[in-house]
Amino acid sequence: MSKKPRSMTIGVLAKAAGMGVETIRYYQRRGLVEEPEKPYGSIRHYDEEALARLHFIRTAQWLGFSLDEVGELLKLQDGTHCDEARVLGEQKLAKVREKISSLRRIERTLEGLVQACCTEQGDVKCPLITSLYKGVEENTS
Amino acid sequence: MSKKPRSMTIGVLAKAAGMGVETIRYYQRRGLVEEPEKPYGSIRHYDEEALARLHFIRTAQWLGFSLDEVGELLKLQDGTHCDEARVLGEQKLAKVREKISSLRRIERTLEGLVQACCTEQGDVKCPLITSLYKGVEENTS
DNA sequence: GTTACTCCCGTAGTCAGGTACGGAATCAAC
DNA sequence: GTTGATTCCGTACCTGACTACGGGAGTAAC
Repeated sequence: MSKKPRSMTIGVLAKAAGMGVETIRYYQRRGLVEEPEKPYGSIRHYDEEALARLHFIRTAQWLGFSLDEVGELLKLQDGTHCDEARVLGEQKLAKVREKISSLRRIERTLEGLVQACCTEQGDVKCPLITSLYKGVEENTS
Repeated sequence: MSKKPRSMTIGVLAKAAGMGVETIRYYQRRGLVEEPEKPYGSIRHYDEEALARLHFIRTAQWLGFSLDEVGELLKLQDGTHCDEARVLGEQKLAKVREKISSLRRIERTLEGLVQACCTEQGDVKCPLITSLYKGVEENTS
């Protein structure tokens, strides 16, 4: 076990995880990370395990999981529910792909509008603005 | 002028624009659409112009503009500031492209994790979960 | 002429994911 | 042994885009 459980205060932990102290407390309130026991008349101490958990949360968030979903993932922590984890991953992947194709549609539209603005032929009206007024494609959001 | 300024109540306008009455009032409070004069002891009436404005807002929003930005665009309404409109469009386009490439990175990562879960070889641990713990790529968000 | 729906208007609440504040306790340095 | 930074804890505030509520006034249908 190369795990050195050197104990950190919450401030040190926060710095190590690259987030604010308040954020960690917020995660504690949400039940995402546990609050260690507080020694009588002293201060709480955190170990590498806590840090790993914060990394977990940040990574999962980066992948698009909400904090509620991160909570679901954390329930599968022991690693024996691979199927369930895979399903959650697949669902998120599907959402990400939806989002991408929606954004691509937006990209094409915006591209067209900007183009029209560039090739303006001494028109009275700005094509971008008038297109917004006339409506432009508003399909599956 | 094929514009029939048939007057609508706010409820009819809302239905025509596919949004709630409260949303329109909210836009009024934000200064995005103007509130017509109220005839003494009567009710406000809205015309096609108001409807066009709501379409404008919805379309711009769909393209990724925030309501504040929609406000900026609306200032360019007379269509004589094509350059400024184009710049706003280009900036938004850049943001959309950033977002797309960020999501593509996420897509690839998630794909890999789900794959790993599928080809699990009787492992003890779920690769998706353990990858989240170990951190996975967390680069340019 | 009464019932039932809208309108009007101001204020307040919602969601997510934090961030800030304030006052008491504790810790680290000199 | 005092100063100055942290921790602790609860509660309140923030952004963005709405959404809901309440009570009085106006309107429409029968």
